[in-house]
Amino acid sequence: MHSPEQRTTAPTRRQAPAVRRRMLLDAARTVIAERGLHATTVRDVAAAGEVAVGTVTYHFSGIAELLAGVLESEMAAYSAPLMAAAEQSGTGRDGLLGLIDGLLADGERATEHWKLWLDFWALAAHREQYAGWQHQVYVDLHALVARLLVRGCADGSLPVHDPEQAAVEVVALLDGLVVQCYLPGARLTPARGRDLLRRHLNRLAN
Amino acid sequence: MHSPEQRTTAPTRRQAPAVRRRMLLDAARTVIAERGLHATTVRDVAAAGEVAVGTVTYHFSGIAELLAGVLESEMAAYSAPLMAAAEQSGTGRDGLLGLIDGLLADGERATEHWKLWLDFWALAAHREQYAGWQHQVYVDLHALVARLLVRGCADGSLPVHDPEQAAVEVVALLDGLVVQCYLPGARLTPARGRDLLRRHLNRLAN
Amino acid sequence: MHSPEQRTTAPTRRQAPAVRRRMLLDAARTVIAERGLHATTVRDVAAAGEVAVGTVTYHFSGIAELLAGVLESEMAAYSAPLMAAAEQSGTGRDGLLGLIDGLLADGERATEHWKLWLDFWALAAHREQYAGWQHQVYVDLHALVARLLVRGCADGSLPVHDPEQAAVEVVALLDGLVVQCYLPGARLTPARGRDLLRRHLNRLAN
Amino acid sequence: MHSPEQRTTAPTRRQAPAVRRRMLLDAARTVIAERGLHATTVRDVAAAGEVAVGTVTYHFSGIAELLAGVLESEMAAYSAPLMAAAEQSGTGRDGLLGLIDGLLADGERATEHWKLWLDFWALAAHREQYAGWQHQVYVDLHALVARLLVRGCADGSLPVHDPEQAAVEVVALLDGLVVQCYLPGARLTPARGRDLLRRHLNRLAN
DNA sequence: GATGAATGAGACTTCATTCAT
DNA sequence: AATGAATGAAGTCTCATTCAT
Repeated sequence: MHSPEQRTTAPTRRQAPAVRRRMLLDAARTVIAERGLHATTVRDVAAAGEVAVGTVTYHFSGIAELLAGVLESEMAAYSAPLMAAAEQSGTGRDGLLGLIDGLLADGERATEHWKLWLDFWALAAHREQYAGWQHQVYVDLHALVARLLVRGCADGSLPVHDPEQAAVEVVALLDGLVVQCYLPGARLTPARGRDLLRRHLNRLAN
Repeated sequence: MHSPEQRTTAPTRRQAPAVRRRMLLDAARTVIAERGLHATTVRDVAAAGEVAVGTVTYHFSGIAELLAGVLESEMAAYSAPLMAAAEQSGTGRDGLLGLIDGLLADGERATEHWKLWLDFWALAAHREQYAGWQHQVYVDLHALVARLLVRGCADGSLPVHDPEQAAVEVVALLDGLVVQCYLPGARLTPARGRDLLRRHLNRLAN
Repeated sequence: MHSPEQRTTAPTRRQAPAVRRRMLLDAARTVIAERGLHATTVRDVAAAGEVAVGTVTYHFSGIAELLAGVLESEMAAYSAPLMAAAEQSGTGRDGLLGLIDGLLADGERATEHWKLWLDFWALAAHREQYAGWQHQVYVDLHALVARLLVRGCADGSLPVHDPEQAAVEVVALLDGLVVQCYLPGARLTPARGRDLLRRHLNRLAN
Repeated sequence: MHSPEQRTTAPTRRQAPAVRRRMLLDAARTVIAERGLHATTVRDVAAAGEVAVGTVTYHFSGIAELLAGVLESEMAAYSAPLMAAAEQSGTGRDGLLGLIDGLLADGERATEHWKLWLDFWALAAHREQYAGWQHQVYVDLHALVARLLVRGCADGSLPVHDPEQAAVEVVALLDGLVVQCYLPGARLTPARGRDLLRRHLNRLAN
């Protein structure tokens, strides 16, 4: 016997909009990480968040806003703290190593993050609106790495020859290692990835 | 027991199935590169191929087979020749340089290839069936690069310390540079990417 | 990632799922009786039920569930009460006569029922899943008739020689008369059918 | 790898239209008996007949003519000879017994026949065009049985009271037994069915 | 006579969105 | 704030039919 709605319970406890939004973003994040951006439906999110569909569309203007919100909050929650910490590190080398350790972390959290990011990459490749935003993220990361390298030169912790070019390489290697560490059929552990990146840094700082 | 029907437009010139399949795969490739894998519909492909919707489903069992066919044929058309050429090169160094030049080529063709590949990445991250296939492609590429490095050691053209580890790095750098060279908001020209990779090779072969 | 959309007509009055399901099952029953099981489409049912197509698929997982639901509810509404009444009748003879009168009733209702049943027969002849169910209905009917005959022997109202065999005959005659009473080009009125069956019973109880 | 057509062989041996039609009707009969009237497609028939789809529509104006042709030829091949033989039998009783034995025969052939017939019943219940034809078949059968009974009265082999009414009963019982002998979940062997019908005849001729 | 690629109407199904409750 | 029944556009797929070869 088919039943239109799974939930037959009374309305969920009333929440302040900000709270409910946060809850739904988290629910959506889980669904996206599992099923992918394109396979995520409003109903999936509602089910994961244990609310009715109407509640999702009440708090978000549409699915686009919801998905974008997930991406935005993911960046804020994952990358931003790491970047802030790197910025405030003692030496350029410490900052860079911390950044690497944070980005290539162990655990499910990191895997989900990078799957999300991958979906976003693919989306940005075809949608103007996301491309600009993604570009900005890259520019920021690159600038940070370059800054850390310059600092590493200055404080002697990472005496590289050409910080600007080294930054390009570091970021590229980082992206490439993400693919090999977190995507299905991964051939590298994050630990191995961090190690490789550290060696690369040492090689740069001959 | 279906209702009859009448033709309203003249059918397109008849083609052998193999030919029509090829034409439709090309049409689909164009659509995917432009709109993305998930935004590609049977109708889009039919329009791009200048045939009726029914013609697409006549030649392909469904949209899944069509999309998989595009991926498959893209690999065969883009990567396979490059890999074969690398395999038959004079020295390990030549093979690797040729591979790099081919993969990080200039032109729209390369951009479309990598956009396709990126969509495929994202798909594989969530779909078991594609993940295995993608894994194989990676294993093959890695094995080839490793083989070329070993050969480069043997013939003295690329005397690296640890070919296996170097292969991991080269592939990672390659992937990371692809992101920066071909994806929207590209910050690197392919020429710059090739140059960086060549320098990296030289650095490995100290 | 789907495109938005706008409503063009006002939605039908909201109904509880159980109510709407019932309404749609009734609508579907009408359509099937008229056009046949195989010629019944979701659109037809939606139109008959005065709702949008989406409403049908909202309440039923698909057309298969809808059609099966019609059959199920038809059995529950038509046969079940008759069989229950027969079971509780005073004598075996009364029970059997009541069953006959109910099954070979006058009126459009009975005609629709048997047309539905005929479609179901034909379906069951080719589909495993329905065959088992139909078999059960037959086993139940046969068991009931046999029980009534045994009771008729015991209470003297229907002294038949071999109740088990007589049951087979009664059920067969019933089916055969249904064909002649209700199917197109009917050569018998239900009244005539009932009469024939009653005579047969009398002959059995010589 | 999907292939539009299974057959890749050279064209089938050229056949005279009448021959090819016959071959295709037989092929269609097999398919219908297996899958059912509504689930039978032109492609199925073409495959079963080992010809291309175009060949089917070349010899038949459409699927409707094909299906009708199967029904028609089935009647001619199955019922007609039995009815003719009954007509020419020595006594009324012999004719009727022969008819019963022929219609409730053992073997796959009879099962297929009655499944076909059942599909036809169901179709006729909803389509005017088939209803008339089916009616005729019934009228013919009834007339034959009545004639045999009258003959049986005259020659003393089957002294029934009311031949006309007895004919109705015999035909009804025949139909009802078909259901129980040949349809899925059959509860009776054809032998048992014949036996029951013979007993009924004896009972009529008290 | 035989073929089979091409066609497009129409069926089923999914799903973002609306809005009365 | 929360609900969920209702909607219909749009997608995939099936299949009888046509007709150039």
